[in-house]
Amino acid sequence: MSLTPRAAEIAKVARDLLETDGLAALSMRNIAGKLGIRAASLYEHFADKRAVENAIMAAGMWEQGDFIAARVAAGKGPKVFTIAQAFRDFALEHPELYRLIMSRDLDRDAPDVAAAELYAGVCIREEVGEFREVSLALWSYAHGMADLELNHRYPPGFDVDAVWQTGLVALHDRLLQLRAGTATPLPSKD
Amino acid sequence: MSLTPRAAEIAKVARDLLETDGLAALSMRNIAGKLGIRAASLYEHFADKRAVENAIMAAGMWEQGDFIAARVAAGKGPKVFTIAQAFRDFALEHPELYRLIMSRDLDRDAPDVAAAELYAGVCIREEVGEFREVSLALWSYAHGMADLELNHRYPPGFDVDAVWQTGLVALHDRLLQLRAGTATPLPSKD
DNA sequence: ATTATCTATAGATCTATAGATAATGC
DNA sequence: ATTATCTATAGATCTATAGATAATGC
Repeated sequence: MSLTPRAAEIAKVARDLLETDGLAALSMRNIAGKLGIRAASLYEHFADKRAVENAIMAAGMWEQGDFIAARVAAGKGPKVFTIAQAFRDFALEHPELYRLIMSRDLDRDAPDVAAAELYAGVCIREEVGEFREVSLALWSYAHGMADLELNHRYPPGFDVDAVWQTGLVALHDRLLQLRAGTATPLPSKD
Repeated sequence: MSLTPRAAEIAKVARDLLETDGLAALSMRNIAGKLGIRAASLYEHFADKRAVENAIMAAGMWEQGDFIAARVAAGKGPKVFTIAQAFRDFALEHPELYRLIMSRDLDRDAPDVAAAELYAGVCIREEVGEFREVSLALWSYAHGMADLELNHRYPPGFDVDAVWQTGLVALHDRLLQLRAGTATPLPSKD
């Protein structure tokens, strides 16, 4: 954070621009245009374009975390499913924002980005922290599904939800097995 | 394909440029520069930049399919693991190419792109065609892992392979259950 | 006649800096 | 004195087209 109010306002407008017109439209000129000022004026508030992107990313990750946490607080059913479903819904509701925060390297030298990553990670993975590999596998799976869906990579007319459920159940079963201590080892033959 | 030899040569140089210098460097000017000609000359061979990208994508998907098929032909152990491992290895060996072919919308109006997508899909998913949701869930999982890994999103120093194995085993177990007809239903409580 | 290239150029777009100016807040 | 803006501009970069020219293949 540590953004001035004006900088936060600029970041919000920039984020709207991203969501409306896509990443390619996210230029200093377009951001300034939406604010009714000149692009040069933005440099009073941000060192460079990457700083604006970092502000959007950090805010986006906090929002993602909050979104998931709210669903968990309200949710019924297995927490793992609630988190995964919320993660996917967030991606589908904010496709451009999701891509910005998930499909690039993070600038971890920016403290607000590093903090937001940490927060979102806790919201997404708190439940299965006991078996961290399962937690990260679930995260990976949810991201893969969301990303392929956003890029329209599933066969047209295909029941994507059936795939989604299949993977979730598989990973959830594994979690239950690990908790119960009855996990099967890696088989060596099919 | 239906590319002239010269067009294929250009596409190859463009693909090298992509892999070496990244997507941002993939401009008509840079492609021409590597060939020792002017950017304008490229338009004799390709209608526009998207056509060059399509050529790279189509060739990349064929190569991905061949890579996986070769591993399957040589492989021991469960075919599902062999395919998944080959998929991930291809991504890690060709990060920029992988992103180009996986992290964008496909131009399915281009016949060579549509054909390459079909071929790669068969190579990646032939084994579990009987349970297509499992097949697509595995693909989604492998893509999610590869994408997050390429974007350095896992905790530093973390054992990514342990995560990888966990998800694979979970999905493989599910496949075995479905084959045996002993699959557990979706649980309603954790 | 066709092919592959060239030069020249249109018509854009970008990020970022320098220095001026007006308004605000002590 | 500081803040937020402005104008003007540097210094790039891009895709794509028009029309000329040289070389190749019948």
